[in-house]
Amino acid sequence: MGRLRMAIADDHDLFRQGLKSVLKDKFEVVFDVPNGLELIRKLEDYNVDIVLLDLEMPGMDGFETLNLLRTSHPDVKCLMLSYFSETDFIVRAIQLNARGFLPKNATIEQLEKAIHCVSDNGYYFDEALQYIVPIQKKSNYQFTNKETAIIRLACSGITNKEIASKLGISIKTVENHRSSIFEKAQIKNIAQLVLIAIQEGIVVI
Amino acid sequence: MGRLRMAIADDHDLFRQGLKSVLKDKFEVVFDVPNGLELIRKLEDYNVDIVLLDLEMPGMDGFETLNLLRTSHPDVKCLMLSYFSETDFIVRAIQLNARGFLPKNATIEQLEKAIHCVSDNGYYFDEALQYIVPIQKKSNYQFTNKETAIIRLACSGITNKEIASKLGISIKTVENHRSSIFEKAQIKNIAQLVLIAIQEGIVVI
DNA sequence: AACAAATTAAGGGTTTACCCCTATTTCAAG
DNA sequence: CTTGAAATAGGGGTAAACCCTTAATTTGTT
Repeated sequence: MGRLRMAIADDHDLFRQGLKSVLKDKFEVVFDVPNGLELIRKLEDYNVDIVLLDLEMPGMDGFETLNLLRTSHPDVKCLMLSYFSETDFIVRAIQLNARGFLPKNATIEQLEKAIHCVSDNGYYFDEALQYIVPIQKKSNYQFTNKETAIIRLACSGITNKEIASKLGISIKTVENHRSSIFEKAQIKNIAQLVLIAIQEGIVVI
Repeated sequence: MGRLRMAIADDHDLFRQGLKSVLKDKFEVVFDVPNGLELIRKLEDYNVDIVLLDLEMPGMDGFETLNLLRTSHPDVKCLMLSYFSETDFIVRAIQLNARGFLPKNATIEQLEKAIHCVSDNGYYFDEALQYIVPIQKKSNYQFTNKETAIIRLACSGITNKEIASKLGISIKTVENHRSSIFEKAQIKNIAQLVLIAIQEGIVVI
């Protein structure tokens, strides 16, 4: 198999160049860019396997970039780099489909390990965070597929009528599903549903 | 322009009195209180620009106080003081709309600098954290204080009737505010409002 | 003092959300 | 082959949300 094709997105020139020279022996660094916009633009022209993506960037930060990449290049695996290891950050990155998270004070060995983990279609997160990932998966509520679909649509702010037309079912059916949803989640209205859907990772913002 | 109007909330009498005497030459210390409850009560009667808020207080701590202030007095700028500089603390404080964070072993010069930074509608955080703050990007919408309060309550899932009763105003007034909110945000219903409120950092989950 | 913005409130209207209920079909698991 | 969950749909109702208009009062700023 050929060498892994990498891209680097980081606003700090020194760090980016250093990273590039460290990696160039073992991987093929296809390109490096100082921000998320450039990254997305270059991904149109170049094929890469893994992106090393800085979380803290001016303008469009790592989160925004991740979010856009989910739709524009869902096959590209993102390994996030950050000065901080705040749980919040990491959870958010996971929600946005990051494949790994590495603090910037990590060693070269850790970085290489992380890259290989991610490459094998897997994930790489800090040991201390291993237990977070399953938490994200198992929801506190067992919603059916239809219910989940309706939750997503309802949380986008469209009416039951529009949901019904979009799914090709009756308004009454939508209302029934929603009743089940509310009962399962023990809530009473859409505002609360949006909050829960976000917490459960059903809806990502 | 007149002198900055300050308030101090700290449970340690000595520290509070010392702070007051240090500040009284350059700022107008409107009042000082030993806890968060007293702070909120006094803010009903007095107008202040900046509150120096201790994080570690018995009963209602700085975080809780911050959270309540977001709804009751969102215009009051809070400069947090703490014995500890844990990143967790600072990030949480930022999420709760604190305008600055200062360890209690800071110098008078640093405090004055922090107060002036905060006063100029800005923020003051440790150098290491400067670049985190932009993540809390300033709101894309100019909501008034009342509007912000109503957004928070509406997003918690309570009805307009309940909001009205909680704020001691008419349902019609609440509806009017909501109309203005929807117009400003160019949205049509509560589901979208919850999403925007979270994105804008008005609501924290 | 004059003006703009914010806050307050109400009247009167339509639409949607939300909550009961019953009932059929489908489909997978025991 | 039966049992139960899921998905479908409707009837009928109340409460709430949402939208429009007008208007007085308060508040802050030139």
